Parts: sequence; structure tokens; C-alpha cells
Amino acid sequence: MRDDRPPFLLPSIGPDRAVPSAGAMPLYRQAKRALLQAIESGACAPGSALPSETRLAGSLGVSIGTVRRAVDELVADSILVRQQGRGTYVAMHDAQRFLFQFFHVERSDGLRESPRVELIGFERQRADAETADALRLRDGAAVWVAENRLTLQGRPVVYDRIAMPAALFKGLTERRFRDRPGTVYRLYQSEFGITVVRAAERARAVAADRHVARVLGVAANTPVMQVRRTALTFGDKPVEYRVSVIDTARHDYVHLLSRPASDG
Amino acid sequence: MRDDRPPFLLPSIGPDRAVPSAGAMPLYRQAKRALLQAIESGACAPGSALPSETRLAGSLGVSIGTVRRAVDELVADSILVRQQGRGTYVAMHDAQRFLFQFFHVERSDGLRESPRVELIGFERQRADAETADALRLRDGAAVWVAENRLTLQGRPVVYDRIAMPAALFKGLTERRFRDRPGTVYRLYQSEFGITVVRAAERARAVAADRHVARVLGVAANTPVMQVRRTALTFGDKPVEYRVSVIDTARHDYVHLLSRPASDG
DNA sequence: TCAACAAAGTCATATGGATGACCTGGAGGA
DNA sequence: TCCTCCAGGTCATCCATATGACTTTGTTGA
Repeated sequence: MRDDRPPFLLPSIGPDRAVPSAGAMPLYRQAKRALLQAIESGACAPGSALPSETRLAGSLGVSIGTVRRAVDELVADSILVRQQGRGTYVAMHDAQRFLFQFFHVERSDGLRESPRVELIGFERQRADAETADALRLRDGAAVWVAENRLTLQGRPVVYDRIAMPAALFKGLTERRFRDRPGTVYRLYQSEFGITVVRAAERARAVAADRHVARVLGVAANTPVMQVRRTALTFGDKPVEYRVSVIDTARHDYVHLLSRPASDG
Repeated sequence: MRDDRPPFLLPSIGPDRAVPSAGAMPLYRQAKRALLQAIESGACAPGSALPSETRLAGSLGVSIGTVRRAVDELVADSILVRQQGRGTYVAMHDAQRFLFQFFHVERSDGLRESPRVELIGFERQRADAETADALRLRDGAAVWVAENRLTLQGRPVVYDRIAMPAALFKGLTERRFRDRPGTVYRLYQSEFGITVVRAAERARAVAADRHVARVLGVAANTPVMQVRRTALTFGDKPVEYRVSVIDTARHDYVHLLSRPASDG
């Protein structure tokens, strides 16, 4: 194997650092930031392997333990994925991760499965106050709005209204949105270089309006859950505002408080 | 300061270990387990300080780095709390932690505050099928059932029905439950030695029944959120089953997907 | 051709030490 | 009395190194 390539540019942050120390930030955190910027800048595509820890330590000018600590945190943020004996990879938004990290609807008996997605609307709009506020856009800014219907076990369960800032998704078309190979977040990542790292959701119970009732096949005024999600990329920059309406007659919205103990 | 005391019993897990190695579990994980058992056994009361890392390493027969790794995980699980320069402490179920980890209702504008709690019912019952299933009890086992009303900004927002296995909470009385100094989980911890470590919640939208409508002061059939929580202690043993009904007219149920990035 | 083996590369775990930041409590002086 | 300063204990960070486990790849030999 060749040994000369610098897989992507990393500024040295060691004692002989290229840029002056960024305040009192610990080294491993500076290393994390450097890695994040390399990933964010697209120098390292999702799915690709990072250099080995030894090489990273060399590039950054720090010890391997410091690199490990930085990578530890990125793995905890599920931005990186480690495979012992193989290497460390930039996480992909594949179906598994999506299901685990961003999809919280499951059947009342606990069965989890990937939803079937059906695009039922796509258009360019001006952001209303609520959407603009969530996306930190000025009122009336251009947004793409897609409407999805998700079915589980052949039954419509979720209605999504997804708003994306047009400025971030230049060149998006209904066709590209519909014919994406994987999940929506995978599309953001591979086609627009936008990686969703986390999200905040606010839920409440509402009565199904006529439109929702028709889409989900429930009676009007049925109690349904409305979940408003703001998805964020690096630096907590909002990239998507999504309002989901869930028919909870046979399904639940699940929430694990504290991470599952990796051990007892 | 005295140097002789062993603050609590810790079996050595080093190369000259007292008990044979528990399978292929890494050392730091064995250390974590040993610490957990010490805490769980009550040898180290909530709020009290652990021995210093140096001393712990000595007691366990491992290096200080291994101890740090074990403590790292316990801190991540918020079972321990570290204070640089002071020491490491067993986490208390104080109001702050409760608010952050277990209470997810906040005003629609994002304001968080501690709820005012009002006990409106307390009795011994036989577990119905749902409760018994959640608590892994046999059908009809004895449980304590408490009903709480939580108010925020002077307005009733949450109705809780809390079921606790009578076998785990021997000697519980309405008076002790009502006159507890802190949160419910603090009571479990200080009075019964039960530490709630994590919980799983399943939410759905339902129409308020007559009872709930009266307690929360809403019209019957108003859409409300119903959250069923199973609280778990060490070893994923269920210790409480709680059904919360939330009036989401002015408040939201919030859920952060992925931990807040400690850094960008 | 194919299976078994060996080697190299990777991450995982563990050790021991060094330095710095932070907190506490006591000694000393104004 | 009150304040300042300092010493000691603690956790936080960082380093260098060693060993083990796991995966891939190539070689060897039947």
C-alpha cells in the first residue's frame, strides 16, 4: 500500500501548529474540529475511510491517544463509524441509521420497520412565519416544500410536510427528490453536501384536519400527534423544517431517555 | 487527611484478581461494573464522594487510565458527577437533573420550569395486564398507584398515574409519598435504595376522557398526548410504570435527537 | 483449484507518567 | 477580623508505548 498520500488536508494543531491555538480549547477538541471541517468541506466523502489513527496523529501533530479521543466523540455523535481491524469511516445516511436515529414511529407491539415513502406533493413556496422562524430565514424566503406519506404494514401512518431552504438546495427538482436512491437525508448529503447531524422535535396532540384525515385515511378530528422537527447540520445550522402528523391508533412515537446502557 | 480507609469494598479486578475474570469483558467495563455494584449496594450513598481516582485504581488493582474510562461511562450515564479539583460524586436526583433528564414538557415558546406537583390519589391496587406487563410482574401483583397533577405557570398541564411494585417499595405510605422533600425519583433513591437510571417512553395522541378532562380542566375529547413511561434501574429492571397525559394546548413534548453537540 | 496459513494493517485495550487547571483550607499579614 | 497567598489534593489533558483482537490480503501447499 502506498504511504505517501495525505488523504485530506489537515492543519497541524500540535505544539508547532500552523494556526495559533484557538483559545483554551483542549487538543482533542481542536482535533475533533479539524476532522469535522475536513469532513464538512467535502474533502472526505461520506462512506469513505479516514486515514489510520497513526497517520492522523502524524498529520495533526498530536499523539494517537488524542486522535482516539477526538474520534471517540465523533463516533458518539454518529458522524464517524469505526470497524475494528478495518478502519474508520464517515457515516452514511443509510436506511439503518435513519431508522435508528431519526425515525421514531413503531408498531404498538414494538415492531420496527422501514416505512414505504410516497411523494404526494412538491412545490416551491415562500416561507410562512413559522417555517422561516425554524429555518432562521427571513419571512417569505423561498423554500422547497415536499409532502410525503409514509406507510407501515400497508397502512398510511405518517404525513410529512418537509420545508427546505431553496438557497441551500439549488437545482432541486421534484424528479430528483422523488427518484433519490435512499433516504431524504442521504439525498441532502450526496447531492447537496449537507449532512444532518442532529435534530430537535417538539410534539403535541391535535385533531386531524380535513387534509390530514384524507391523506391518512382517518376520520376528521381524530386525535393525531403532530411532531415539528428542525434538522441541523454542523454548527447547529438548520437545514430542514418538517412537520409530521402521525396516526397513533396502531403505532407509537418512541423516545428513549438516556442512551441504552451499553452494559449493566 | 487520613489515608487508610477503604471507603467502600471493591473487589480487585487486576491481574491478581479475587474473582475470576467475567468472560471477555474489558477491564474498564469490569471496573464500571464493580463501581456500579458498590453504588447499587448502598455502600456509597447518593451525593457522597467517591475515593479519588488514584485510590480507586489502587483498590481495583488497575491503572488510573482504566478507572477514568470506567468513570467516564458512568458520568455519561449521569450516574456519577465529576467536579474538577474537588472529586467525583454519586449523582443525586435533584430538581435540575430531573428537569433535564426526565421531564420533557415545556412551554411552546421554549420556556422550561419545574412543575408544581399535587397528589390527587394514592392507593394499593392489583396490577392490570398492561401495568403488570410493563413492570414484568405477574398479573394481579400488588402495586402502589399514585396520581399526580402537574401545573406549569399556574395551569394544570400533566396528569400522571404512577404504578410502583409493592414488593420493591415496602412500607410506602401516602404520607411518605406526599411529604417527600424532592422529586419522586429522589424518594425512590433515598428511601428505598432504588436509582432510576433510564427510561423508555411511548407516546400517542388520544382524546381526553372524562376523568382526565376534569383533572386538566379541558373539554372532554380534547386531543391530548398520552406518554407511557417504563423507568428502569440497574440491569434494566423496571421499577415504575407511569402514564402521563399532557395537555399540549400551550406546551410541547420535546425530544432532542442525538445529544446536543458539546462542540461544533 | 482451493483450503490453510502467514503477514500486515487496523482499531481496542491497558499501562505509567507528566503537566496543567481547579478547589479547598490553613498560614500569615494588614 | 478580614484578606491574600500558598500548599496540597483532585480531576483534566496529553504523551509514549505495549499488547491483543480483528480484518484483509497474499502466499503456500496439497
